Amino acid sequence: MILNGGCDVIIAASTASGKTEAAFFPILTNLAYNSKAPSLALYVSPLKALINDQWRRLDELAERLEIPVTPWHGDIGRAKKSSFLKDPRGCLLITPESLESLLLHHGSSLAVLFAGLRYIVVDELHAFLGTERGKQLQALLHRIEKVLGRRICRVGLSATLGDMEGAKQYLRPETHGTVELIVSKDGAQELKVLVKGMMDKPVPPKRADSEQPESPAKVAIAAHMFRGLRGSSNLVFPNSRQEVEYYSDRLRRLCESQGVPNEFWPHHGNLSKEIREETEAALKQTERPATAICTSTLELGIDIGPVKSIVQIGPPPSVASLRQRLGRSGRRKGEPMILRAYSVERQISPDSRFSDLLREGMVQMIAMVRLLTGNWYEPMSTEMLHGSTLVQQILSVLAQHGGLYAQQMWELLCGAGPFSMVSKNHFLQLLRKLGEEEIIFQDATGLLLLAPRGEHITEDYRFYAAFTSDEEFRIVAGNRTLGSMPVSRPLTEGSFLIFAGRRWQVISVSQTDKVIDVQPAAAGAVPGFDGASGAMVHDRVRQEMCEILGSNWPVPFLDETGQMLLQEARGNYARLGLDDNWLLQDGNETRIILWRGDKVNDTLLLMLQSIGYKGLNDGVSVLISDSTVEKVRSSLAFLSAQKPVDPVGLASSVQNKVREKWDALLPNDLLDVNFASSCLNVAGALDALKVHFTAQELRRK
DNA sequence: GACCTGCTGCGGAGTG
Repeated sequence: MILNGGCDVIIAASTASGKTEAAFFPILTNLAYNSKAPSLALYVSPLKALINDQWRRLDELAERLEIPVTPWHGDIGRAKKSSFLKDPRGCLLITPESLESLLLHHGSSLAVLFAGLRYIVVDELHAFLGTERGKQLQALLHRIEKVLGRRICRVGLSATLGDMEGAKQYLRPETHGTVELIVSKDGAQELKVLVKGMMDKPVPPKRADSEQPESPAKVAIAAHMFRGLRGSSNLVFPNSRQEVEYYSDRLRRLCESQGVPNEFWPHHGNLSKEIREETEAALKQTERPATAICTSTLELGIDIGPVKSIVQIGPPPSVASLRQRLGRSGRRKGEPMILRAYSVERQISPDSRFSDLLREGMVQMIAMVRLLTGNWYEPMSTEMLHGSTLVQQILSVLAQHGGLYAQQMWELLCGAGPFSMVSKNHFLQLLRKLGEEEIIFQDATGLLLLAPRGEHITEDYRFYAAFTSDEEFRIVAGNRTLGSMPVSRPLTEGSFLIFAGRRWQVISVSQTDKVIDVQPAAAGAVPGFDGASGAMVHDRVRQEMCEILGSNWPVPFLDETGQMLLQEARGNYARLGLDDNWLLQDGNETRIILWRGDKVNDTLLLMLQSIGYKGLNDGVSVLISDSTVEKVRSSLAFLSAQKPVDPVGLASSVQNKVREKWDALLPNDLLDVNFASSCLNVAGALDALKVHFTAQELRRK
């Protein structure tokens, strides 16, 4: 299939199971047999580290066939890049951002440069689905084919995730039905799960000073991990960089106080490359056991060798990500995958929160484990418009071609291209807006060109990435860079912090160089990092949670405390009558409990806000202030009886819709369509209301 | 109330 290069293929298999070899044996064979004409294969990866890993492996394979392999990303020197440009053949391993710059700077010679192109391999395909960066890559592949005037065989490599239809749709949008799927039959691997419930104090009263007393549950979790994980290699996922720092520091100090060598290493996106590589090396070597406390940085396919177990503290962001994390354990033949999970729950008190009464975190964890064992994963939305990336691609094709007519550009990017959701009218509005902003202009013949401001934007190296990043301070100890902190989180001279799992005091802060100098210290405080808005829970997860609470199913993978907590949550569910009631009076507020995901909850809240209510999405429930159940019920009945709300109209009532890099350049109408396409689910909200109203009527009869 | 990713061309100094 791959050998003759005739069609598009997705190869789905677990990490390090030889996906790369499965794709590259036939590709290298094809390139070797066609050695007379210069032939080329492109490999695109989301990570520089992965390109370096693959280069080491492929170069060895290809050397005997005399096929050159060229790595190309920001850390690669000029010599390798210019020798590829002189003789463009073999395998080019590249990131989407470097590919963007290649198209932008070598646009006029691209047809010559890629004349021999036969294959495009996209690694870690699932990492691109539903993101701005993924839309950018899709546009780049489309632009390459347009320049060459022929289809190139696309090969997607992915972990065995559930949503293969979404992956096919992404890889070849026009004819996704013809994409071949090769799923490895590893056989069902044994999975061992234990979820431990951990009791914490009740909700702490709000205090003027921000110093919170240490959580007894976290102290207990650290002590339990110290006993259980030492002597083997494991990955611990506590869901935030702040928690990574807390547990790394605590576990390292436990090792020191017991007089044993440290086995616990931190890993997250704000740590320097040097520190991260130290942790990766500790995991890779087999002499001494090592456990990494990490964020999703260790979720993708960087080679770290097999680990014994995965530890999850609190529910994971999604079922798909839990599956990806588990794929790191039990990689040796005959060994099971092991998940140890902790769920921190507060003691119930008179002012306990609704989510504590239902043990939301623990029940969500149980729901996600059940969905995982049922082989369900969140599907990836391919309906998002990604208007920000459309702006980037307009500027990039203008820089690549020098100038284009509006009609040509429409056909290239929208029409049957990657932004087919954008109407001609909206596209013209966008071009006008970019004209008003003096980013582009039209000459006398109607040709569109970059204006000085547009040239300035496309000449800056930050243009190549589809996503933004904050300005940051570098944190330096002596002559060693430990990592970085966002500028919006300033640290003052003399303050203490925990960073890279150790304790430091700030010696000096340089505003001009954006450097913070630190020295070792005995005290320390866990720093806050800037976070975006929280994880979006999917409809299916909330529905599973409702079923768990409303039933008496045994949950065998819970420990004793967990069983007690579950019983308590089921008791509260029954006491509140939640199998019948979906509206609850809570003081002078009303709770709406639809058992749907966050997108539906957010949409419902916006619908109520549009008719004058105030409230917030509280997770399991939507909380409406200054209202009664009767009032909210009749308003919801009104909303669902009406002609269905127009999602774009609903979006127009939202204040802050600028979320991605170039959103601020979208004209209002297009910004509304863009927001509705990625943040709203009106049909889902109306469906949820219908289900609850109908059930209620049936019960009355 | 989360996480992550990536980045050019050119001039000039230094070296063989």
